[in-house]
Amino acid sequence: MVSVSTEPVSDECVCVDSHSVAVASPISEDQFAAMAKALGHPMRIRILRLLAERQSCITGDVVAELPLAQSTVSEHLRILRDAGLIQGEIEGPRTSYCLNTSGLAALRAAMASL
Amino acid sequence: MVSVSTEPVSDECVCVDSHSVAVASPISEDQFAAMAKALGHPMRIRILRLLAERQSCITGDVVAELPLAQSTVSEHLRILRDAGLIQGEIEGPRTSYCLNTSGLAALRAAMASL
DNA sequence: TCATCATATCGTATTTCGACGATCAACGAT
DNA sequence: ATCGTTGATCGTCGAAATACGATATGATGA
Repeated sequence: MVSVSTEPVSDECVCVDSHSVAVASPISEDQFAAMAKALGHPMRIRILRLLAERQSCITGDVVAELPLAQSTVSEHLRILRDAGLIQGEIEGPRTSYCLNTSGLAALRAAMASL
Repeated sequence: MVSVSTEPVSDECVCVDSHSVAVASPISEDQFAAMAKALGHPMRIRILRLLAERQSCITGDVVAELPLAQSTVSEHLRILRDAGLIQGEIEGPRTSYCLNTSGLAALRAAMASL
């Protein structure tokens, strides 16, 4: 259980970068490793950069940009989503993906603690 | 080609954290992925934290801290070194490892660009 | 309703990872 | 010169990752 105190948050890491201002909740070593692992593939880096350039993409947009089969791209998107690096939202017959800014902030905060 | 102007660097990412101030040289997507992949294992995270706490460790110190065989730890250290996240220096019969601050800075810079 | 489009999932083959014990190489001390 | 210590490398095994085509799902439109 995580208790939520009524005091103002004073000891938490506040990350201020060019993209967002976020309070990153600390993550465990295993979560940190899982996120880094998800990041550890060139095609998944490209997917993240693509989502950073455009605000959001549907699966087909990502497939069109990468030299991979549709099923492979779908799997990479699942891995990124499971790791908390992106978010997927079903929009009718499509799925729209965008960066998960809080997940990315948590990862950056963990990186900074090394 | 990246032209190096004579103006003061104004568009480069300068990372200021509690550990260091560094201008990170940009890395390729493949290098980024390789570094993240190396980071993507809980035991390797623990090794990095260990090296962050102490200034440096010899292989045996790391072996003593982890529930792994000596050969396995040596392999993890090799992976981290190949990825540019740590540095190893041979000191007589031992090898002393420490964090590679420029590699870590480059990784943080790449993370920030997402 | 039926066909179509967009995605996710399944089954599978290949490759890579992670772990171990055993061995090899290098250095220091006796 | 030989021995013990330290750590890297080799060989091997099972597990996991990566890729693909084929198929299932589910919403939209004719």
